[in-house]
Amino acid sequence: MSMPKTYDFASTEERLYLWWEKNGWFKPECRPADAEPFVISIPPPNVTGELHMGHAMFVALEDLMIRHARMRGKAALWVPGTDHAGIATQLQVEKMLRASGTSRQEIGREEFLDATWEWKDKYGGRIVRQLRGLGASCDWDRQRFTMDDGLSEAVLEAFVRLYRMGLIYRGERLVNWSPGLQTAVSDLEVEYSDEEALLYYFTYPIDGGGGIPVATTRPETILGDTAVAVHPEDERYGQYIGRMARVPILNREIPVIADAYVDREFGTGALKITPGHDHNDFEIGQRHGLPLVNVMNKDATMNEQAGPYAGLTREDCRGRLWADMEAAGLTLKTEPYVRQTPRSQRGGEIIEPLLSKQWFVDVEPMAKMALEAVRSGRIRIVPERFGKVWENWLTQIRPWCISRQLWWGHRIPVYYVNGDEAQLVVARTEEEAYALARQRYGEEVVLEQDPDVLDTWFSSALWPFSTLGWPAETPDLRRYFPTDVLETGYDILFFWVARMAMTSLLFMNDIPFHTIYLHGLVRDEHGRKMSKTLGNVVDPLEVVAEYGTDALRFTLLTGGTPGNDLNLALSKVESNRNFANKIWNIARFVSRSIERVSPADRPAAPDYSTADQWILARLTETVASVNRLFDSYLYGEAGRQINDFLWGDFADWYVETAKVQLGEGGGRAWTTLSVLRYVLDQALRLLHPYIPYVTEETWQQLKAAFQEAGLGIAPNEGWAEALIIADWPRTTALDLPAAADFELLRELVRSIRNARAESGVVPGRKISAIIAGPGADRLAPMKPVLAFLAGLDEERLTFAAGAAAPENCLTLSLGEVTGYLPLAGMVDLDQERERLREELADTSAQIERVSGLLAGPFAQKAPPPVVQKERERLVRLEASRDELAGRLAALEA
RNA sequence: GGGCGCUUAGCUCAGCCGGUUAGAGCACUUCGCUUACAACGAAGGGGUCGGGGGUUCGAGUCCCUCAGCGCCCACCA
Repeated sequence: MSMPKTYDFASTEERLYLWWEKNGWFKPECRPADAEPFVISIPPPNVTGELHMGHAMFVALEDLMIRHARMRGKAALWVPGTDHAGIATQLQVEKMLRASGTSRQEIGREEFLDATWEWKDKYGGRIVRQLRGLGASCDWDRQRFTMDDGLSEAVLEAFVRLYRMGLIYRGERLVNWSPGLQTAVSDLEVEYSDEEALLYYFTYPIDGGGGIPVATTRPETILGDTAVAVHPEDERYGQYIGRMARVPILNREIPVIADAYVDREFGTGALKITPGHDHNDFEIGQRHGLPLVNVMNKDATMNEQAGPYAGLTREDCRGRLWADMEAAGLTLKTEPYVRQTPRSQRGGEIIEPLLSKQWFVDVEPMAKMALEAVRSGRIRIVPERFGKVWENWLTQIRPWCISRQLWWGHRIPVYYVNGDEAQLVVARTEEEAYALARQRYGEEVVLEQDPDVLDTWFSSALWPFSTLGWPAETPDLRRYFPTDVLETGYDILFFWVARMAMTSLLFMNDIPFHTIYLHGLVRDEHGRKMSKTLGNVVDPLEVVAEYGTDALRFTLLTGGTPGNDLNLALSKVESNRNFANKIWNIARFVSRSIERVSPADRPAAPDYSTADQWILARLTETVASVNRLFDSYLYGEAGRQINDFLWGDFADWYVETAKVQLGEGGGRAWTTLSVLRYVLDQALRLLHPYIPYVTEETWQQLKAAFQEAGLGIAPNEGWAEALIIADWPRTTALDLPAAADFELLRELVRSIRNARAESGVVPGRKISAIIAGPGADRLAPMKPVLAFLAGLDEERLTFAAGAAAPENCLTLSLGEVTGYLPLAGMVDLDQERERLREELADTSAQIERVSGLLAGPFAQKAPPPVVQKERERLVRLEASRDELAGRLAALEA
């Protein structure tokens, strides 16, 4: 059994993944039937999407949670799946059709859907393979797709129920229309960007003389104006209220109305009202009973209502109309203006508020429940501050437009009777629809299903329960619902998370998860959003290929804090790749050390050295701290602490010390090896949820090596079959009285190393030392360790509490102990005096500070342990000062 | 117009319940291939924790305020 010098993730990852999966460890059934479940529903990626850092982030976090729960003995279930992503997928397929010289309109609905399913089958597996590559321990047998049979049934069920509850209705409303996609989109799918534009000023002529100046950013909407509004108390225009104005060019007659919505301070203080093309104007129009005039077609060209401008694009119309108005002497001026331009989240084209007939969900009753769930603490949001965002959005929520004029998606289960849209039935299936229709409208009915499909988010809103079988009462639904944690990026809190909470509370009468954990966006090294145009996109697959999955995962998990964006630096990924290698090499050392111990060395009772006690105590502290941090979802900090422990304490100090202890042979060596094994084993367990591959591989190597050796060194529980299902560490109460002495040793070693370096002692040269002071006796048992770590000559290393300083030595004063280093011929006495003076000054300053502290109110008001710590510090400082002063006096004499 | 976040070493970030002259990685300087690891080790330099005020025995950590940067929500033409 030999481990190569460098950890080779490339030959490890896939092998382990397949092995874990083959053994059923990704399934909750690998735990006893009475085990407590722990469930996460995956945020389903777009079925034909490509892996990006956001995916890597959620996989890292959710897999961490799942693996942790699994190791704690829970029936951990991570339900995987993909989303049909209506608009995104349809766009991709349409693009493909265009490339092959056809279009969806040309091939028709049925053939288009066939093509899309084909596309899905062809590319749908890719994202899943990529998720697997990141180590996601999902139960792939339970994988779902938003358009598979079961989930489609759930969608129908949900729609029908909502409709029958009166929460779904159809209405002609001003919706956000995407002219290129030719579909409505929801409010959430519109993004506003500040863009340079012009504000056009012109005069509305009033019948009977005079005029009202108004301003607009979109002159083409003038053609749809149905009123001019002024503030009721505006003296400038009061005379015109109730009179008639004339729409430029069209000469249509419209009223001048008064509405307090108008801001007298802004622009001209008067407002043109276009209820058919502006959301605010729509509301004003409703208040005043104004007619709606729609001047545009679905493709955002002007329609017959635009008179002479019919057929023009909205942009062309704007130019032509303005030119005509200028010619007619109606214009006043234009000025530069920054406009909040509504753009489609998908295509980026300008969204047109357009009058159209759509289906809506009245989400208010559900929103109330979702609000209450968070307010009452039934659902907890991490980080907490997002609770406020939740509150704001849900309290001012508006109806959700759920119909999309697309083909790829769940078709709306509404059937119109005999071509009359006023007569309709809503049913789960066509048969059911016919039955209903016949009942209501007679035997001779012909039904036609609504051509529209549902918003993609409608199906994902049901995800936590639809994936478990709902509406069927399946065993999975009973056992695994509600799920536990919903982990995702804060950017889809409204799109997805809030809607899941709403539908679950309505249909399941329960919360869908008790905790919402939100992570931030992954940005580039300098905090810029990753974008193709900027060319700063970091591809997770490339990172994984170069540094390994573990390195990327650990970077994402420890590089930031919950809910905050993370700037990804490759230099960090590289150091974390090195961390994996460090782990590997520690294990390599421990494995190799086995041959230095024989079963006969086993002591009757364990006798832990100071170093053993120290590392065991540090392990206990680390485990306790990690568990506490995990309880608060502070995975980043926990990961950093494990890293510090393993590298900074275990590798840098204990492993080095172990080299000496192993050399002593006998029971000492045996115990040392058992401590090495135990601590490494526990650390690997703590790290497994973060970096599953290197930990499992290392653990298996260790296990094999120890089993082969038959040393009788093993944890009480024995070895589990695999780390992935091994027990999560628990804190143990051990009596470790000497643990603190090792800290003293570390201090002394560091101090000696420093002195050596500053005096230019060549590394290989062993020097002599005298260790004095009250702590000397406690360090004496560690003589060989001290000698090894500090490069001392063991023959010329002595411990004596009252030892006097020899001639020509350096003095290292630590308070409890003092080290004298007689560096024959190398001590520059002037330099040493200077150094001692500096240290003395520094020490005295500290004494002044601490004694001042202890003399003040601090001693009474601070908690006793804190005061005690300062008292002890003062004692050490004073001892140090006396020592330094003494030495200085001696040298100055 | 509301709300939120960030501002700590040259860079990227930690610092969780306030505890006493601030930590990591990278970069930098010096030294070392010592039989786990040069994807490493040892030593070192580097920060008035954005500004101001307050609470407290004690503040990077809590409160107020100002500034800069970023994000979200919102109906100012």
